[in-house]
Amino acid sequence: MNIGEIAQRAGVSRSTVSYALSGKRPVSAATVQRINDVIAELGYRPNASARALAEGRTRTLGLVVPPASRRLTDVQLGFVGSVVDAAAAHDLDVLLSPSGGDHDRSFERIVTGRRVDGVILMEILLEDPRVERLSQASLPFVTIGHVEHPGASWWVDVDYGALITRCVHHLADLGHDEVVLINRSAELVAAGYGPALRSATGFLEATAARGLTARTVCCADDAAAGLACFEEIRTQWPSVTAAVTINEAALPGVQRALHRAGLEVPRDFSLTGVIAERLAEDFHPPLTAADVPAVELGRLAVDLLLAQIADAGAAPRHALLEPPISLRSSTGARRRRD
Amino acid sequence: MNIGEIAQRAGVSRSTVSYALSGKRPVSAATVQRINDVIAELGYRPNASARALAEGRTRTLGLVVPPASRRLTDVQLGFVGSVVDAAAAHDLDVLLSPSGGDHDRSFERIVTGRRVDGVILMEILLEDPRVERLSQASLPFVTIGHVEHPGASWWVDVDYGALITRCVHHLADLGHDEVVLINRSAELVAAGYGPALRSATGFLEATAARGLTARTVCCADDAAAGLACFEEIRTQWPSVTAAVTINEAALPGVQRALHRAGLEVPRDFSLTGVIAERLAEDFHPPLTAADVPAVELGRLAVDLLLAQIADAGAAPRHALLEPPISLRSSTGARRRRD
DNA sequence: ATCCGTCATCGAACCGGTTCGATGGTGGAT
DNA sequence: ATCCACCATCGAACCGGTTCGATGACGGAT
Repeated sequence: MNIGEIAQRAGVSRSTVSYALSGKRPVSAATVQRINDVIAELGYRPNASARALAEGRTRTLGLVVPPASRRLTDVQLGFVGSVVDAAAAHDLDVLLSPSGGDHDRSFERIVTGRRVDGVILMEILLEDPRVERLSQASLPFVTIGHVEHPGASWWVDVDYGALITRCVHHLADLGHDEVVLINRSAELVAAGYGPALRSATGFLEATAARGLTARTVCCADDAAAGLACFEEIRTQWPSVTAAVTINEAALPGVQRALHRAGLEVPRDFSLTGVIAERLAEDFHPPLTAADVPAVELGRLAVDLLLAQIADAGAAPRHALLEPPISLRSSTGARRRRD
Repeated sequence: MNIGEIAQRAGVSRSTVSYALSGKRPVSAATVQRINDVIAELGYRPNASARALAEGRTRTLGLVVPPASRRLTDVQLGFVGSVVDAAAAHDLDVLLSPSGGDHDRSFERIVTGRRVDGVILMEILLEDPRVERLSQASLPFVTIGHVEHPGASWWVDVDYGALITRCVHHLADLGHDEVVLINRSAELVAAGYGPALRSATGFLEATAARGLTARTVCCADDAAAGLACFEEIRTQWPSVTAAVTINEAALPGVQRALHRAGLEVPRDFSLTGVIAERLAEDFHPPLTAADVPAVELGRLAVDLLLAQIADAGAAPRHALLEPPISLRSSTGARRRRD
């Protein structure tokens, strides 16, 4: 069931079938009709590998994701979903590549095998060897997140520093004067994970600017760690009255710790941060937070990647999103202690 | 940088390079050495499309996932991750295809374009046109979940009916005599989603067998619905003392409703079901539940798919897993009402 | 009647690998 | 010295598309 068979049954040459399908040269209406009839009858679809070989492009995008062992956060899941949807809207397929851990063969296959027309990279570190690798392979790519010195690379990101700053100002306006940042895990910070580091920097600068006492902790990405972490905070710094967090996975544990300590949100304690919208709304009470626009970011990444593929020589572009804080009900004025 | 250039620089023919790389015919050690040197120097990697065209296989598996608009549950996320990891372990890539909604072009591309060597299908309905479509395309495939009459198809699944039955017996043993099943959404049930229907059937049979009063409700997949749903249960059937659920997304809402009603788990109310392990452990208190072995299921699906690809004529195989209930602390003896 | 332009179609080359049958060189057995 | 087997390598065909230059038929202008 290849193009030759279609050509034979329609009584034309292979090239005519090709032109009839692509429309790149005129073909008489009668011939097109005949070819389409044969194709419909035989259920023919061109072989994607052969087409990719001949055209020099695969109509496929690569998406490099963290390995499954480190499980995806809600925000990351949002990226994946929106990238896949945005690609599908352009009739492109998405090839998944887990990178990190012991899966570097997969990344290498993607990069050097000409399997994809471009790559979207997520979970970027400040110094990320994969960015370097893709640059030298001269394969178009866009990162969700950005390295410290992006140079000529294309990226989209959320401005974690600005968002955390905004959260801090919000708390300062409410009268809080000792606040804590519950960051992602110490391993991620040590590895140079951008959002964690930029959040920390933004937090320290903003608290200093407003004259607040700043506390920061790292917390592993699970509920048990969140609980332990919050109890540690209560022990070490009992006068902290508000927390800012970017750690979604720890939230259920934090919530349990608040409950166990008899603290009611927002009456006794305020909680905010940068969180996937769904989680913010599932929280009790719903979290006042900067919602990460994961869907928009994924779509943007695909758009930029396609622009880059279409014009390899174009000047690098990027987008730094800074969504507003959604006021819900997890923050309130600081209660004076008696 | 194609195989011809390597051959030229190494002073051998293209076929010799190919044999040196694949090892399918002996090549002298000296020649292999020379070829490898050139390859290392130029950083050559064979073109995946050309290889796929020549070999007739793509070294890629297709994974058909629900569209992003319907967001993935934790269990589904576990499937995706484990399929990708298992495939990577075999040096295979995974092509993602969102199906359902308006993305059927993507599914058709996967099926007819010879882009993949086989397909893994998740979120199967009892009557699923995609299974039919794949069968007639004679493309190897394995489903996670199974249609009502699997015929000659290969599948892996969790025995929801048996697991729910086990949960009911567990509650009956603890003395509960009026229990409710909190199912997935009414839309999914209406669409013929297997786990929802098999759970309902198992629940009704098991409660009948033990002489319990059975109540069932459908609940949309989010926390707000869970809350509303549980309050409805309390209103309609105030004497219900235990719930069984397969609806992960509704759990936070159920938890909030329990709290709001002043019910303590497990003292005043018992809760169990079939839930992703991580969620069961994040719950407060940790849920006694049958943990869906998502990772094992994903790995098994890949193994079966590879077996099918290797031997197209083999008899269909399947696996129906029935993991044990993990006793945690969300179920307890029914308290007699006074 | 001749020439030219246009339109539809064809044949061949090419993309970059794999694989099969053929070939030349080497060494051991007779 | 001759024959044979074997080992290493080569050349050509093939996978299934796309694309370019060439060709033939046809109609209008001269």
